[in-house]
Amino acid sequence: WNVRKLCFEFDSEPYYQAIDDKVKKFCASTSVETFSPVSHTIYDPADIIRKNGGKPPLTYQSFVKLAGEPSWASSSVSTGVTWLPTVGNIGRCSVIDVPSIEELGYEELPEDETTPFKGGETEALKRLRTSLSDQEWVSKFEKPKGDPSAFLSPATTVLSPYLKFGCLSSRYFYKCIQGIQRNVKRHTSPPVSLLGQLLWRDFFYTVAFGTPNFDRMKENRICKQIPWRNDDELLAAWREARTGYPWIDAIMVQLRKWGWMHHLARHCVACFLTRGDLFVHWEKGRDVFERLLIDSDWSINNANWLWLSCSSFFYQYNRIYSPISFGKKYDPNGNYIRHFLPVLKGIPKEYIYEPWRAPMSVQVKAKCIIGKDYPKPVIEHDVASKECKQMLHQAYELNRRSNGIVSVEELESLRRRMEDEEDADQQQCLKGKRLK
DNA sequence: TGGTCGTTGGATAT
DNA sequence: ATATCCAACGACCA
Repeated sequence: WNVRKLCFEFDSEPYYQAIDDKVKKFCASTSVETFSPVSHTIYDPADIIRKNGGKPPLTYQSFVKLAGEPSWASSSVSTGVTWLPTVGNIGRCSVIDVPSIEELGYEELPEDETTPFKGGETEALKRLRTSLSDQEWVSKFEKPKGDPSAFLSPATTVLSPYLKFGCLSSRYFYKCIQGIQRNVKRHTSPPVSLLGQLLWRDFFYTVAFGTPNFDRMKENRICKQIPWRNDDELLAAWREARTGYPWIDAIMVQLRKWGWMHHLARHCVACFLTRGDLFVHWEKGRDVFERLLIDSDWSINNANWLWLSCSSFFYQYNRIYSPISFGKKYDPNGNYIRHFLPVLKGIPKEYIYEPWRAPMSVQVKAKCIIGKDYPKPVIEHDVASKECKQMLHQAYELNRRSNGIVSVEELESLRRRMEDEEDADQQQCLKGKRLK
């Protein structure tokens, strides 16, 4: 084909950086010109890092300050949609359609409920129009006020999968929001506004790009070293939606069936798996999300797991989401739980968030026996969360003492000490029961 | 070096 | 609905 120039979008993820590097080197050796501009994000991550003296900013506010208005935001760049030129002469090759699931080697699974979100650019633009048609909704948007239990009509735009796959340009999205904000008298501001959400995306892309080993705890300079518990049983219970906490399990079922949950719902299950209750390594939860989310994005997924596990960005480990009361605030009747966990449908609202407290007569009437039809809680939240706080306290102390550089030995020794304490507590508990 | 502040906790008091 | 406490962290900035 006599290729003389190769154009591809800049990708900040380490996996693609390595591939793109090889491609660029090969092209250089064969005198093929390469053009790889930044266009997936609003800003150039390298540019922000340069402005900050070589290190990525670690707080949202400092990022926003460094970032400023995007260079193209005030220009009259069209917000129209453009198309790629049609395919020219490609000789004997042909352009084929998107392969089907069967052609990719998978079977179509007989699911009772699948994701309501369809892929593609046409769908993305339709969704964007629908979300932005309500100017008042856009200008009053405050992310933390959204309802995580809303599923018939989600509290957010659900544009994340389209942004991730490039069905929707973040810059086009930015321009559209900017247009609305100029049209109205008052509007919310970052970090809570709709525009602020796009800046969060760029913030996390920047930190992820500028931090070696961003996707793991070891050798990650911004990640607290914490002796997470190795417990595959607890991990499996969480992953398979059988923790015994309906709010947590319903969210995990939504993840499995829809590949999408509200941001705050993700917070609840991530906190529960890591620093809040189970004390399982955030990398394990990250892997599950990466596999099951339709919007899983390397930079953003890892950043949020670092955040929720109090390993980086956020350190107030005393603030733990209650697997009982948090969901109840939004959905006292438990409609969300009843939808995703139909086995609990007959449980009255008084017990829907804590079915193990329901008297046997109530369980029988609801045709749902706890321990048989739906599991008993894998841990007791009040006890587990207190232990987690204590363990985080000790781990933080170790990180402070070692100036952030914790050796494998030190971490292992703390892990042993914690396990010993746990065993001692259990002995104490058994003794108490015997005395009774 | 010390003060400020951080998108989204929970329980309790008013 | 709003304030206060709980117990307390660290990045940033003056």
